[in-house]
Amino acid sequence: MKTLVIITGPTAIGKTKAAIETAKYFNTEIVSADSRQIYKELSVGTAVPSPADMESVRHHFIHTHSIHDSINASWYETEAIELLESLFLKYNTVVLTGGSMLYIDAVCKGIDIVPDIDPELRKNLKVQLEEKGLEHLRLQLKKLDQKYYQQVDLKNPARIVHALEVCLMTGKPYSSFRKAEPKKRSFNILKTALNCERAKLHTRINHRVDEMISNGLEEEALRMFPLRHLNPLNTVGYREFFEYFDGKISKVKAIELIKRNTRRYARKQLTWFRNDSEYTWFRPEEIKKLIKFIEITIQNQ
RNA sequence: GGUGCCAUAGCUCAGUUGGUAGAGCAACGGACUGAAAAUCCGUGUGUCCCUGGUUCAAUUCCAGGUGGCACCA
Repeated sequence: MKTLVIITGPTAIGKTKAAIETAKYFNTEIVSADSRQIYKELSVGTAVPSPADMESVRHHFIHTHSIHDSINASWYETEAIELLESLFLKYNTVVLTGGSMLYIDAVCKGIDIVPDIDPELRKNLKVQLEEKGLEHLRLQLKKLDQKYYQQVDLKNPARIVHALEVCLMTGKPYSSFRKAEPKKRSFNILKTALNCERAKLHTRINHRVDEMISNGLEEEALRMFPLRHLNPLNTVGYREFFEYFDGKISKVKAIELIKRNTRRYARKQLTWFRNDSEYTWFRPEEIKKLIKFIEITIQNQ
């Protein structure tokens, strides 16, 4: 039986190392579920696996696309499933690692299909949001999709805008596309995650950010500065430097904010993963125990 | 050694004419279906330094202690 082993956890916990050792043990390859490491233009700020790491085990979806490509969770689902189908022709076990919660869910459960959104429409709604306010969009949504209107977070512009996009694009309510039925996969899924005490995690995060700074994050961010409007650059580590380049904050402040925002990101990840009872948790130094657990679980399937 | 000032949340500080307290930052919890490292919602977490005194009641007033800072020797 084919098994997809998921190794996730908060940022900076040590997923890369655990995934590489696991993949080596099972003599297989790694599929990345990281919404930022996929971009070839980003390296320092996303802490991509090192060249040595990349050489020791074959990785997928690392530096394979450009920040100019339009990539999202649904696209990732399609691509990842296609890749996994082909990998499972060669391997019984494949490792999926990364911290992008929605991307992992896209592979495990799938995302309901909605039509592609015309970029002009998206832009238009963005302008409406800025000029006429959220309430204006909310009223439109109320008319077009009563059902979703009642369940959506009415204070969240991203949700309102997306629902409206779909309604206007298709002429059908957004809720009619939301099946929320997990898709069947042709492989088993084994979910594992790493975590440690919060104070330790914060120390790891702070160290990692300091490392990024000495590895040239500022220079990388400066190269990206002209492209700041692209969604992939709305990312911790870059946007704080953009503020610094704008003269809005000091460099010291920018670095402080990168640390804080990374901590908050880690917390958000933990909230998401904790909520999924299918995860079995390990400490970052328990890689051997993790591998043993995977081996035994696969045997018993 | 002497004198003065200070001691309240993780940090910086406010406050209580005596009725056990609140801001900013940090932190913490939650939502999440095509932007997800995105977007949004929520929450004070406290031996008010210690001991004794006055008082119905002390974080607040008084005394002593401890620690910190400043100045004088």
